[in-house]
Amino acid sequence: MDIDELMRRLSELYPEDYPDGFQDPFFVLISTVMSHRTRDNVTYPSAKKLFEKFSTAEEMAEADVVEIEALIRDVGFYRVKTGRIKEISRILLEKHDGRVPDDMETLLELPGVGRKTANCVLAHAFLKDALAVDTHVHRISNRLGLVKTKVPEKTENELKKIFPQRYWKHINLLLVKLGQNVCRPISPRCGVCVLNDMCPKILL
DNA sequence: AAAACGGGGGC
DNA sequence: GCCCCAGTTTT
Repeated sequence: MDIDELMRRLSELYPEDYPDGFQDPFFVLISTVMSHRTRDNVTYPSAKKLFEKFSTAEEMAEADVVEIEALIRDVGFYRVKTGRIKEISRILLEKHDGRVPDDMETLLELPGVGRKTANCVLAHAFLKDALAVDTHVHRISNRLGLVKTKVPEKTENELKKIFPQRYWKHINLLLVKLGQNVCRPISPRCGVCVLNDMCPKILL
């Protein structure tokens, strides 16, 4: 498998860098928590709407729960997520001077933040060499024959052996886009996939 | 290891 | 109308 060629094709297909707002670690953190089990095209507009009203941990901690719930009602689990957003904001203010932590261990202490979310924050907000494995990354890696495990943490380590370190932070966003539009969970559109000729199409 | 949380979008 | 989906926490 020619990894450089694979990344070249995906970068050419999805050339845009991080979405607007991703220069703010707090936006990356909250929008990623909102994204759990929810499609990107629903999550992102909802997160932007939320941040038009409340854009800092302090404003979010002060905000009325009902008002936040109303703003993010489009995403799934919105009541649970509102509680997490409030609690995360409170903890950031109380323990971290209102800032988003930039290390895995501290991020994992926040409610609603697991390894995938923490890696997204490290990669997208702090531009660290983190590799976030979600269902898209996992599924596509399996179809490409790059990994053969169901354990996300194993997938992360396997991919880190295969991909040069400079690519790690870009893998999640690129494969999520491919996973939504082309390499879908059910009935993937292999005919229009830029990776078609290098894909063994395992476990379609 | 499996259930629970939940509303939008594709078909 | 039915079924699936950018995970994490709890049982």
